[in-house]
Formats: sequence, C-alpha cells, structure tokens
Amino acid sequence: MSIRPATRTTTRAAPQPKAERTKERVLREALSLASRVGFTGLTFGTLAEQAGISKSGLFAHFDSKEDLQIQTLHVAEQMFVERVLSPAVKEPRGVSRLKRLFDGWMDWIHSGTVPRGDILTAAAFEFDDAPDGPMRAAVVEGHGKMHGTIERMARQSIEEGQFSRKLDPAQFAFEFLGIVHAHHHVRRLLRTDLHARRARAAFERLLDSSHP
Amino acid sequence: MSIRPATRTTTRAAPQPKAERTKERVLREALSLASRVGFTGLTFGTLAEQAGISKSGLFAHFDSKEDLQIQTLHVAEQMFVERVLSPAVKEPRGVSRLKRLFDGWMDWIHSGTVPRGDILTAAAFEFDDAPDGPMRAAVVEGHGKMHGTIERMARQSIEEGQFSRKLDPAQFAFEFLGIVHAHHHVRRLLRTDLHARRARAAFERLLDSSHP
DNA sequence: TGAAGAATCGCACGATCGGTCGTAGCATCG
DNA sequence: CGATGCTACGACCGATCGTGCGATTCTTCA
Repeated sequence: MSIRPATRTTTRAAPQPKAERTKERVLREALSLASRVGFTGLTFGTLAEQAGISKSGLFAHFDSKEDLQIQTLHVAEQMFVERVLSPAVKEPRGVSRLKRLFDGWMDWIHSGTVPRGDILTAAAFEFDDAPDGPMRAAVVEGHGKMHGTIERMARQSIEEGQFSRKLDPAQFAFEFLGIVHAHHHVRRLLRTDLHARRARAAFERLLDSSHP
Repeated sequence: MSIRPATRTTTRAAPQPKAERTKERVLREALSLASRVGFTGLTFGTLAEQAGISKSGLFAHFDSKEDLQIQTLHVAEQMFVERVLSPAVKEPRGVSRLKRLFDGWMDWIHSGTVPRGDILTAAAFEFDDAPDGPMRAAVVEGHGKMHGTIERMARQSIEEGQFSRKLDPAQFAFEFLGIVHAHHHVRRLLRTDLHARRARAAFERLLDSSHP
C-alpha cells in the first residue's frame, strides 16, 4: 500500500491523502475480487463497479491491468507474511517452526476473511503457463522465496538434530509445497474441505520420514 | 473420434466420411493448440486458422465452444488411456503396476509429441476454479476416475502383501496424484525438467512408507 | 449425370476486453 | 480565499470473443 507507483517520477510531491485512501479501498476490493475470479478475471470494469468508481478513474491509480494485478498480488503477499510467515518465525527454529508454518498455511487457506482461499497458490496456478511478463515474474519470485524459506527451515531442523543429516532440504521444500498445492487443487476442484486431513496426514508422514 | 455429435438426432444417416475426416484433423489441431494455450485459449478463430478452415465452418462439427472443449478433452483422455493406463494394467497387479503407472505418467508429461505436457492435469488446474458447467464436470469426473484407479491399485497391493494393511488406499491416491500435480506445476512455473527427479524421489518415499 | 443435401464460407451481430482523451470538480496549500 | 493541479468522470476506440444466418460449393448416390 505504501508502494509509490513508478510513474510518479516528477518532483516527488507530498503524499496526496485522498488518492491514497481511495487506492487502499480499491486494492481491498481488488483482493476480494481476485480471490473469487482470479487475477485474469480481475477486470477494470467489474472492479470499478465493485469499488464504486468509474473505470477510467481506476487509471489514475494503475497504469495498466498488469500494474493492477501486481499491486494486488503484493498486498496479498504482505497479508500472507503478516498472518502466516511472521507467526511461524516467532516459534523456535526447527520442527516446531515448520509445523507452525504448515498449520498457519492451512488456516490461511480456510480463513473466512478476505482473501478467501489461498490466493497466492491460486496465482501460481494461474500464471504457471502464462506467457512471460511482469506478473508471471512476480509469481515465480514469490514461489522461489517460499521455497527458500522452507528449505532454510529444514536445514535448521537438521542443525537442531531433529531431522536426519541425510535429508535433502530442497527435496523437503518440494514435498512441503507439493502437499499444500495438492490440497489447494483438490479443494477447489471438488469444492470440499474434506481433504484437509489428507494434507495433514501427508505432512505428518513427511515429518516422520525426515527424522533421524 | 468415433463419437457422433449429439445434434445428429435425425434418422441416423450413413456416415459422411468427408465430415469425419475433417473433424479428426480439426481435433488433432485442437489438441495441439490446447496443449499450448489451454482449453480456454482454444479459440474458434485461432483453431480455424491453424486447421485451415473457416471459423463458421467449425460450427458444422461443434455446437459451441464448450462442445469443442469437451470433445478435445475426450480425445486427450483416450490418448492417456492408450499411452499410460493400458500399458500399466498389463503389469501384474500390485506395486509393479503402480510403478509402471507412475513411470508412464512421467513419460507422458515429458513426451515430445502432441499433446505436449500433461494436458489433463493442465485442464484440471484450469477448471478447478471455473464456474459450474459441462467442461468442469468432465474434468471432475476424469479426476475421480483416476483417483479411483490408483486407490484400487493400492488396495490390490495390500492384498498382494506388498503394502501394509494399515495403509489407507484413498490417502495413498491423494498423495500419488499430489506428487504428479506438484511436479506438473513446478515444471510449468519454472520451465525446467529439473524437478522430475524430485517427483521420483517423493514417489519412492511414498512407496517406502507404504510397505508392511 | 443430375438432384438432394451436407459441408463450408463470408459476413455481421452484440458483448466485453484493455485502454485513451478531454474535461469538470474538488482537495490542497500558499 | 483563490489559484493550482490532482482526482475522477463519461464517451469512445479498436480488437477479440462466441455465435447466428444466408449463400455457396462440394459430395454423395440414385
């Protein structure tokens, strides 16, 4: 929200509070809309309608649809950090931190508040076969960061003696993300929460076979 | 290919070979196109261009875009059965059959021929958040069949004494499909084949922890 | 070969998309 | 308070989408 648009290259003026307030409101609506219809379905027309603003009025805040998508994605990432990552990092390093991350992620997926569902994983699914572009790059970068974070946590678990020294942290991260993504996918495809326990069981199995 | 369109409800006439030849060719092009741009990107305009036929000429074979998508999907499913499922079922029941299924699936994903990549998993990803409709229903049905098949193979592995009696076949199927889907996703997102070995390692780990 | 009917085409439609532009109103600040 | 310039608006554009329709060409078979 505090990101200044790249177009504001002229003598940086003092913040225009009015603009920032509307932009914040619009981005909130954009997040809600994108979590229902995806980032591709995040249309200027529908967003304008939902935010109670004119279509062309949106262009005062976003240079293009791509710009709108990326800014909305960043808001979502910020929320993910606040709600999932930060609480996890407060746990002591090692397995308990990994467990907290997984639990928090599950809660994030099933959260009743905006954004509904795991909008970041949804974005990754949506843009994995998209042509190159800033949005795809942003999604790939987010995935890389997440993979790195989990890998690091796995490595720390080895150092703490909770994971076997033979464990490959990158392999662990791949499987961790795989479980989350598989759950996300089945949940959306079958429109049921029944598979949360399957994901948990898979995670437990992953932890079991990682122990020394 | 042999599917007679539902519209042909009048006194079933003798087959019109010309139409069937064209339709077969068009469906081949549709499969190629859909594996590159997805089923949503499978457009009458671009398909017409690629197949060397006029846009309106396509409507002689397909009632609507949905009809086109579903028929293309069925062709892909048929190919999957021929190339992956049938060879696997030729193996003796039990673990070897499961291994053959997994290996065949991996080969199918990396196959250089049309369709490129796992178009069925791609369809599942594409329509998991789509509004209800015939195409989504077809995708869900395909997923259900696949899940059931793997579940059955896991159950047979238990009966053969190769899997532990405590194993939950449905959990096994969830994780099997999860590995394939995770691989598919990462492969598309990062545009690299490096993660095939990660998927294989995950599958080996799944088998290991399923043994009695 | 010629008639019947299927296969295909050209053309146009209404909707929706991302995006532009000129302008009016209003918030901000000297 | 009044000038400045940001914010928001309505109208509009060109492209593309799925689809309908009447005309035309080609296949098939008696």
